[in-house]
Amino acid sequence: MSATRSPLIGGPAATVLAASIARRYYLEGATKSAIADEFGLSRFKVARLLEQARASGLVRIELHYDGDIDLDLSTRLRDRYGLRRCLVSDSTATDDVALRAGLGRTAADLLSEIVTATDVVGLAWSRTLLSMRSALRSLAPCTVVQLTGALSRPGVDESSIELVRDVARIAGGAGYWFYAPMILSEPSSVRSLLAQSEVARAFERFGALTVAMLSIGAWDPTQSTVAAAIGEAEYAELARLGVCAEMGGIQLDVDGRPVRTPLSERNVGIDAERLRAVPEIIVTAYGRAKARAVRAAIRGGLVTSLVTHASLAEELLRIA
Amino acid sequence: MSATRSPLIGGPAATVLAASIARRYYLEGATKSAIADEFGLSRFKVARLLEQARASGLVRIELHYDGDIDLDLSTRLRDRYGLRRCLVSDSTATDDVALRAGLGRTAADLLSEIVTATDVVGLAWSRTLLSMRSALRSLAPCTVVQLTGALSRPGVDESSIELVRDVARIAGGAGYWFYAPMILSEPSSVRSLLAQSEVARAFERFGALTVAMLSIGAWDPTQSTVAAAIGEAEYAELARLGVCAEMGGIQLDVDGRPVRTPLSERNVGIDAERLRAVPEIIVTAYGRAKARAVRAAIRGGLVTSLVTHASLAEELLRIA
DNA sequence: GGTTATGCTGCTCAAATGAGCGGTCAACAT
DNA sequence: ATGTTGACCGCTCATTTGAGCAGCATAACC
Repeated sequence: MSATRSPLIGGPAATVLAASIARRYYLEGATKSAIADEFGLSRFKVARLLEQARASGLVRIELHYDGDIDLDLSTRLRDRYGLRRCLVSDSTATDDVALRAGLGRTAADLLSEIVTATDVVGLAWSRTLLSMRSALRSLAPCTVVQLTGALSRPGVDESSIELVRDVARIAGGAGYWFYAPMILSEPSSVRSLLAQSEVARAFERFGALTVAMLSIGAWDPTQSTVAAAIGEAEYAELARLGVCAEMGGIQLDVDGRPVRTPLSERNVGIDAERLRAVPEIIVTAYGRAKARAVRAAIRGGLVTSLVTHASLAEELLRIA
Repeated sequence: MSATRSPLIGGPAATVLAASIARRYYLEGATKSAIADEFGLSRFKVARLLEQARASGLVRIELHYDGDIDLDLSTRLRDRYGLRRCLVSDSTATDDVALRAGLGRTAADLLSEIVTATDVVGLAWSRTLLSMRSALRSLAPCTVVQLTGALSRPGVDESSIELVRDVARIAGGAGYWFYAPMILSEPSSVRSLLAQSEVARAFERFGALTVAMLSIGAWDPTQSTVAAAIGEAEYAELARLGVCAEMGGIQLDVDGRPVRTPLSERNVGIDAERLRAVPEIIVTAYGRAKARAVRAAIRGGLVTSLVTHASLAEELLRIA
């Protein structure tokens, strides 16, 4: 009963006829009416033969793409989470450096693609964005703004602090950057830092941002760069308060709501409210373990476009 | 400058968008308008993206067929020679028995496909048609008529004479057959044979034929079954008169015109005029060497459908 | 032998589609 | 500044296409 895949439709002559018509229609772009005239058939007959040709598998339409993006995962993830855009690298690398390099390249391509000269682009500090900078070849002459202080650790290249300056140079537009750590020891230090002209000039631009680019971290002491900066005790305390994810110095609970903590007072960077107001928020994340953190950020409305890799994407679909 | 095969159209985001749209359109059958609404685009934009997707190779449409018919050769040969139908078996067999078996199967499928109960089917004598009979599984209850006498040789199965009777049995329709050789030694013998009721009853049907099935032979003493029947001397004499092909006892020159010869008077079978009047003339031929003979028969209007194999088809295209 | 299914064919009409046109915007050269 | 150019976008209108329907033939079944 079920004709699963029987290429021979009715007989050899019918098959040859169907193939000829399919060639004229699909490959040579002839209209059905023209084909009907050529073969002495009604255009309805032609339409039916074409339907049969597709149903029988004689005409095969497939999406073929051999870049480094998994189109299927990208689409499914985008639709499942209601994102505007989603780019899933099909990298199977397991080491963080290679993953960051892949995501950085994809993020760079995305930025080049969507940014115009009228955009104001904000960049948080993250090692993935440092990879992005390395892969960035050209960018419309937009304005580039630093969103957060830096989280340097011993062993990280000193020049990494130059992220915003370098991107602004590549773009050929104005850049607003400053030299400051992301986390200070005292709230008062933050206040005095914000009084500095360099920092203040950057912060003043936050309201004008049209694109923001950040990375997501899980609130997991073995994974986080932040944990190293604040110490395990405070880190664990925040986890008890429900912190699940971290993004540009903002702590989020499992539903993406920003968690106000003592740490918030010592953080140098954009706040959740002003970030959420940015029309296009591009977020990178890698590592299957960050799935819940990413889901939290999306729930909180802090992600419009996601750049990630296959295994994390699959985990996100699993827990969606 | 020349983007030969760059799947990445404008950037990763554009590629994902194009892929999503292509999937909705080509794979899920959504209309362009519906897609435009879903993605917040105009339907023109959708149309352009789909065009780009096809041009860039992201959407690939191919005709895939894994039967034993070469669809491409079939179509090209049909179009080049203006045939109604053409079936080219992709058999690469070199021995005649295997070639005949393949063509016989294809011819049987074709006959089953196109014959209805109202048809009157004429069958000439040929070893390919004997293979056809062996492969024939079912046939509408048509009338079957013998078109020619038989050309038996020592070593050929005696039961081969039963061709028309067997096909009529498979069809479950009326059959008009007779036992007679194709070539007699004297014209007078032909006249007395035609007076026989069995033979006369078959010949009376020739005007009602709707389908005729024959095979083509080259006029080449090393190839022809006829040569064995009439002797090399007369055979060579006819070659000097311009005979190039043979088909159901009819000799044709290089342009397919019937050549009247002394042999014509001694031949038992349908004549060229009445054969040409048959609306559907299915012809089988195998062996690259018969290309010119086949071309002659087509030129003479004595072929509406051709059943052959790849190497002969290629040769026919070469000399077309 | 009549009568009901069944399938195939081509028609109508509304929806979908493609070609071409003018409008808008940005970049660039006067 | 200002005109020019080119690219992009969405509209209109003629054409193409698809869904459903009636006619007709054949097949199947009392």
